[in-house]
Amino acid sequence: MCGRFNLRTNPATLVQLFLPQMDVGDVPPLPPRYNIAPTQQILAVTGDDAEHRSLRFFRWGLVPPWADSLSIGARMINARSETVAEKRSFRGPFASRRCLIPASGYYEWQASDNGGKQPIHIHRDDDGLLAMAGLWEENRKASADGAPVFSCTVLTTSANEKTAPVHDRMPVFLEGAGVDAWMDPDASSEQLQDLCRPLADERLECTPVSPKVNRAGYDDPQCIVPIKIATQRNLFDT
DNA sequence: CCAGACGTTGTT
DNA sequence: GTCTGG
DNA sequence: CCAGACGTTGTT
DNA sequence: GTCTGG
Repeated sequence: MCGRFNLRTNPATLVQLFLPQMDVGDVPPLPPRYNIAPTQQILAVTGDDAEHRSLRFFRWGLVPPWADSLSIGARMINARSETVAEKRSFRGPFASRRCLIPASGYYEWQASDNGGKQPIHIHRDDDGLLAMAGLWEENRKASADGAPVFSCTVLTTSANEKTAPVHDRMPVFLEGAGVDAWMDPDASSEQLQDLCRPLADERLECTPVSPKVNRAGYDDPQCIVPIKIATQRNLFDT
């Protein structure tokens, strides 16, 4: 799944990959984020085609139009791609409110024998920018001040060979022609479903990182620094 | 008809 | 809002 | 996803 | 244990 991620890029890269018609100067500065958590405002790319894209903030955790509390969104941070066309809260957004959520990497917590959890940073082998498949929604009942709330969710699919040892689910990542295909308003449900496959095995690397990343408020470069793991074996060997 | 859910993950 | 369960 | 709270009354 | 907040 995807319950925490990072975004370490600059406006030029973002524009080059996902917003070709946008002037780099019109993109706000992008301070690097190392620990992005649910309920926070996250950047997403919307717009039907490459000529009409925009970059907007959404609350992470989809809040359906009927919800009268933002807390509903905390349990809607992901949507299973296999069932997204049928689920009541997701099928509307799936049909007409798809988006791209840029990410440089995401985190999984690998369960260990002793009951502990080791955080793993999963990122491209070249550390390049990724695009997660997302859906967005608008709600006019949930905010305290009555202002409309725009929120989003990240689609998931089965893990690939690289990530399966860590966790059995992963975000849907779009690449190449899949990016425009995902954003095409005329795409059929079947075509969209076809895009929701695990990323090619060779693209991703899994790197153990410090449990400092556990704390959502710890937004620091330390979150992605690789660490050595003291395994059962090397504890006895040394 | 009305009431109640509407979601995913991991764990038991 | 819309669907499922009773 | 993980961390941290989880409650009310009366008094200051 | 379960929910809320980040």
